[in-house]
Amino acid sequence: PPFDGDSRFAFPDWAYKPESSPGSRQIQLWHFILELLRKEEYHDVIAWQGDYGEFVIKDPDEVARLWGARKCKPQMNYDKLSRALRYYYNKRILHKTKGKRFTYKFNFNKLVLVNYPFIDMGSGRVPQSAPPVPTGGSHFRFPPSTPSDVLSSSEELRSPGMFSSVARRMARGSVSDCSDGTSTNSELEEAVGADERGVGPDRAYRGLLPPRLPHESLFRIYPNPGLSRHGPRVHPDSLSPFPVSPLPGPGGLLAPTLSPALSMTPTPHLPYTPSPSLSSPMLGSHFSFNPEDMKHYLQAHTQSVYNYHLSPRAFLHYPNIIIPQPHRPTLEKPAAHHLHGPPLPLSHSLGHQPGGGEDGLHHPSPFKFKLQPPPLGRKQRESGSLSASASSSCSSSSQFSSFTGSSQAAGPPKIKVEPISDIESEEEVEVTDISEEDDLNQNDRDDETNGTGSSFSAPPHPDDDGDDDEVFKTPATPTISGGIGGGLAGGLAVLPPVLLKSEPGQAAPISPGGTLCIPLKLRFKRRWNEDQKMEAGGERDEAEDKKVRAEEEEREGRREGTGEVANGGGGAGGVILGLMLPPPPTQRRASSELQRATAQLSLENTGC
DNA sequence: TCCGGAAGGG
DNA sequence: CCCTTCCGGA
Repeated sequence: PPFDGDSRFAFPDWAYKPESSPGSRQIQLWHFILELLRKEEYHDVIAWQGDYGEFVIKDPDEVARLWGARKCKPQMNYDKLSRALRYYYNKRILHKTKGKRFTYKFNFNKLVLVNYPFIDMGSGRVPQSAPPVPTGGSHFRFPPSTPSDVLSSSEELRSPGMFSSVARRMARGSVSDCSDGTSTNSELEEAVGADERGVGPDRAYRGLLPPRLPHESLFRIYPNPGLSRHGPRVHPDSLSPFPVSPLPGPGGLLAPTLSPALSMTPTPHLPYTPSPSLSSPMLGSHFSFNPEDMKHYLQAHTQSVYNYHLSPRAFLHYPNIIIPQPHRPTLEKPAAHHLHGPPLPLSHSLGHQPGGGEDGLHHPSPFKFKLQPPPLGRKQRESGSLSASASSSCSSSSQFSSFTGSSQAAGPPKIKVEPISDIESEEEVEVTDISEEDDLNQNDRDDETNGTGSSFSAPPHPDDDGDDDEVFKTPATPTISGGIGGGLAGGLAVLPPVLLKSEPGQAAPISPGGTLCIPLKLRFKRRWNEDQKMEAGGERDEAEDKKVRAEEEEREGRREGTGEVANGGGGAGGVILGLMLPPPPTQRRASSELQRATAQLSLENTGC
């Protein structure tokens, strides 16, 4: 068993694929890192270590060299590379593991959970794809008769909505500079993971699926949760950045057992950070999810709907799934009223950890807050260093970028921040952000509760591994729906945020499913945030908060007057959204093209 | 070592 | 946007 490299640190394919990033064709560092991490040959250079998602750069110089080679930047060094890594802090893609040299940690919890709440690394024979958020029209089938395989094209993986900025970024990988979309071999899609396990037998399955239910091919539901994981044994040494998912509480109809993975400790000697919604990391880079996870997710989603008046349309049809009533009974109208099944105590969605799941780690939460001095004037450095960057013509073209990058024009920006999110912002969203720290139960700021104009975020889950909270995004594309299955051409047809928000105190629009969308979103959000603050001990990182707020403001300001609509954030935003929705048949070609164009992601620097 | 501002490039 | 380059500071 072994330590067979490749499968050990398998990541979901979407993590490597850049399809959703038409705008940025350049390979991104985190992406590159991920790749190095997955390659056995680089284990002496960089490797997973410690907590999930935590990795150590064993040979900084080498990593830098590789990165430099990849980017055709011969002058690259660890100092520079690390600077780039530090930029990820704000983006929440990474954070530093303090005290450990050259050690960083991916925010996979968030990244994964946000997008694919029930992803499971559990068995190698599962689809790597992420479960998309079931949409109104499609029914969820439990279980599928056949294990479906991966859908490599993330367009198909993208779940409508449920994107946080980070997630978006995360998903927005990039392609190799030097080798890009010229490839026509669609098989290359798996190129990245080519070195790995079987993409399996069931690949063909995809083709059998009715076009209208692309999701199904994405899902692999455990026919028999609990057994499935016993097959492929995992080597103790296995590491995966993905946390396990302890689904608390007695399950619903379909969640009879806890995932065996829960008891697994990939790295016995190392700290283990379990997280809900994710199951056993292991072998494979395949994803799957089981009913428990589904339930978990649905609960969360429900909660979201409940708290933020999201469109519950996604809940319309989930046979056999019991969606627990969300907490906060104070709310008059349960958004989930239309759901089957009796309400279950949502022990984990909100409030505290049930203590049940073995992830009942309750870190004492030694919050550390860094207070930053108010941004004063900026120092002006006038040394005109003319560094001739090593020329390179590696990069490819980006035919998509339609950005009108006019971020900060006139007016002295008060605080300059690496924006965490892009496009749109929620009105005065009270951000609750706590700087990330390992072993903390932190509440992330609700990173962009706005997504592509149609997403909302839900409260974080305290039952998380304490490293991150999840932010579930749900599609709020109410009006379009109806039979929009493939209606949204590539998802480009998006409703402007406006349509998604109802006036306070006003009855919300009725979604196709006949569900009400309650307004007051913000109010509850604030409420939530407050709760979070309380939980966090009332403390929070002011500086961070400020920054975040500044960002929000900035975005706000930017948006104002631009008449920006959903797609206004730039081509990327729109496209991403498009990818998030199951592509209608007619969009397939484009998708696959994009897919092809972005499939290959090699470490090799083919053209410098 | 690590951090993050500033400026610039593509 | 996503770094790359530089750099002062902790």
